Amino acid sequence: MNKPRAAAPIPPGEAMPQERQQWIVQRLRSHGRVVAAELAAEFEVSEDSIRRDLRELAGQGLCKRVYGGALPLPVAVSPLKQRRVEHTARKQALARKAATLVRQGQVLLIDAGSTNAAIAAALPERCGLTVVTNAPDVVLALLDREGFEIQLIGGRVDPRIGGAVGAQAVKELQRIRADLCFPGACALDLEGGLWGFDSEESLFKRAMVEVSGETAVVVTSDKLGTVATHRVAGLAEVQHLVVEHDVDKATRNAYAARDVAVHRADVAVD
Amino acid sequence: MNKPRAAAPIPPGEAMPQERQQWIVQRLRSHGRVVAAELAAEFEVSEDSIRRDLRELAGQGLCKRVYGGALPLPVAVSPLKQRRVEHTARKQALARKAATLVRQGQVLLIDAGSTNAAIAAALPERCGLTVVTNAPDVVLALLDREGFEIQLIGGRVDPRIGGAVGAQAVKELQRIRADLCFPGACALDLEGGLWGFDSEESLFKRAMVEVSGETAVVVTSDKLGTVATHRVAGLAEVQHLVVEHDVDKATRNAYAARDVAVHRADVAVD
DNA sequence: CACTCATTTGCACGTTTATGCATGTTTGTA
DNA sequence: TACAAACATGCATAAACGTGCAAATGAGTG
Repeated sequence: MNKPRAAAPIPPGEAMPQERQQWIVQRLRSHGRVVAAELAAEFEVSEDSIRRDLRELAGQGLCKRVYGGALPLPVAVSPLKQRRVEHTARKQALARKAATLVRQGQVLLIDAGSTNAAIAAALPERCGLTVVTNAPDVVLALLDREGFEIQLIGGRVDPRIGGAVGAQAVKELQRIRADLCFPGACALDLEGGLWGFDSEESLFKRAMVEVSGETAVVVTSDKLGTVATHRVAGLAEVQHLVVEHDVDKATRNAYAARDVAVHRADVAVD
Repeated sequence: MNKPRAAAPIPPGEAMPQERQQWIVQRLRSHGRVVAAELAAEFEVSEDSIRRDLRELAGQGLCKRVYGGALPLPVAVSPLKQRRVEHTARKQALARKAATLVRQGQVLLIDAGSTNAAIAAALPERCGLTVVTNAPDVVLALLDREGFEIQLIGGRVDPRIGGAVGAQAVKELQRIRADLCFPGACALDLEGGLWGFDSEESLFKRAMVEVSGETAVVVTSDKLGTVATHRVAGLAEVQHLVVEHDVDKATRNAYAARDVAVHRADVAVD
């Protein structure tokens, strides 16, 4: 699989140590992770030097070292909306993996929800992406960044959901054709597929799936194997499943056996 | 590998120290880095001289010295993010005064902009208010609170404005009837009335005024008495004007003489 | 012209930094 | 539990660095 290669050009053959560290930080932002061996090859230095760089960057609080490379630290959030961000690190790890499903120039459909806001924040900049969403927090995650076409779906906003749902929102949605959609998952199981808690909400998610070429379900582990009240879509309509690192292989294989491409996120760092 | 040699001409063999430093700065901008050894070869001086130059430039804050050469120091932050945290205390004082214009059970129309987000945050809870807005940050300011009916206006989001504008947004807006609207003001003067910077933005504000029973203009002092490029509405269509505490009485009376109710905010406390 | 003063430059010296390799240890996975 | 990959650490080397000093240059002055 090719790297999207966002804004960052190719690192030059000869790079000064500090310059190299800048490149690493940039790559952390655009790719969500770095692998020591890859960096060593690209900069044409030994892995020892790369490790030294990562150690220094981690000391400055610019990344978190992990076995094999490094990950970006969870970005600081404003204290006002801190309540809404639980499990930030885990969701960012999920989001980074989900962002790798995206291709240049695609039209994305992103649902409301904190996990989906994290996905929006993890999307590569300047790739000609169009993001259609009913969620204000998804828009805000994109506003500070560059190179996105943003289309907002209007309608009555349900405060429990944090986005527009209802008849008007569905009607607006049906004028859209998207390449890939991320319907927020309330629950997911092998037999029933994707579920939602609320009637209006589920109808909106259902519409999302219908107007999208592909559907990617991104779930935290606590939602796997559970059911809810309103059915959204069967597994046959789901092409991608992004799960956390701690999901066991048996579960992953079970979904893979139903023709769902399972993507496993990296370990989360706090 | 050949040097791209972008805009900068070839450094001549004989160059005065200051001249040399200018070239170095130019090269920093175009190449993003300079290597001491390369510079020494091109200017045909010793690396010691180049190092002296770099030391001086770094002292003037024109570059950052690194082992092997120098790098340009990072500049600029996102203008929108910056705008959002400017003059918070003053805007809160304005917003509190603006919130006193609201009556129970009204339908409010709130534009995008940091001042308007502050107004939303200052609205009284549980008064049966309906808030219609095209701005995600206004919605977020209301989501954590209770007793609001929120209606989101969709459409293409302009990142500079931070809200939906354009034909679709205007069309959605025209299905609404509001009691009071708060169009974000880019400029306000006695003759021309209310102005906006952008064409699409101004058309949307214009539509806001047309579907609202009353219009309230809330402005920070720096926008008073100035004009912009696109006209939104004349003073005859503006019923309320909320200004900061430091606006002089003559100005307030001038607006009052044109049948605009002028409301003066309390002093801001930082 | 002789002299001074300021500036710039290159060189020699000792110091700091970056790097790769060898060592033994830790970590993730089967 | 076993094993390989990734890791930390110490060490040697080479490059880059800072500092002090002397030579060269040029402008101003008696």
